[in-house]
Amino acid sequence: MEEVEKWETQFKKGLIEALVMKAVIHQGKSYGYQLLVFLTEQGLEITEGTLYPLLNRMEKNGWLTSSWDMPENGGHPKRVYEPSPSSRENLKLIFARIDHYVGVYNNLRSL
Amino acid sequence: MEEVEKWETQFKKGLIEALVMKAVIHQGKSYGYQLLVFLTEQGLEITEGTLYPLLNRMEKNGWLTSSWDMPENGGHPKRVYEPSPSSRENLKLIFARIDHYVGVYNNLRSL
DNA sequence: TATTAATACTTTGTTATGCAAAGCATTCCG
DNA sequence: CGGAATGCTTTGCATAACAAAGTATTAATA
Repeated sequence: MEEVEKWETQFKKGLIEALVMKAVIHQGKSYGYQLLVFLTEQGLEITEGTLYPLLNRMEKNGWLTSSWDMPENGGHPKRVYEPSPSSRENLKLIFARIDHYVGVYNNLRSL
Repeated sequence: MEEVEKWETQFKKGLIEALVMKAVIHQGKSYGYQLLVFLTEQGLEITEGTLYPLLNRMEKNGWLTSSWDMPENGGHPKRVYEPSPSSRENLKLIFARIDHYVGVYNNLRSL
């Protein structure tokens, strides 16, 4: 099963994943806590227990790459994520699918 | 945990549930196969293995009531579903939450 | 200087979903 | 007759959201 198909199978439990991916692309290099704050500001309620395991999965699945950022002048080590080369193209496909579902939703809603 | 809250927890894997609920309300008395055809026409790809267990769960959780329709002049017995008294009000709340998520999505999408 | 809040990440266990796959039974149509 | 369409059920798999608890460090504040 191909990546995007696999994603779509899980979409109904995976809206969040697309939003996180977009946030990383938007913000460039990002780390977990920063994304947590950003996404919360955007109105998405998301907890640590959801986000951190999700970021790990997304790296495992090839959506993100990560490295450790060790600040020299003090500060907490941060795990920094970046979008993988293929992720931008994949996100476009995924957004098209979400748009499809939103379209179905709007049609049904207005019946 | 209250019904709508519980729903919202599961929303990201539960968009379909709201669409099915709306379909039943829209069509009045409905049975599984009919809903399957209707929702497919509306652009929602949904399979038997998803819909039938879902309808059972929705009845168990108080969203729907069901009865068996035994056609007199031949025909297959059909399990007929109807919206429960509280379901219309609940669906309004749920649609409000979906609209919220769609809003977050649209905001992020356009960044 | 204690103490608290904020920053930053991990792991475990619970509950639940979407769906492939297989099965069973009836009716309609060529 | 035989296959397609109608109509519902059940099992098993992969996976997600999140509560809860834990671990550390740094900044603020009393």
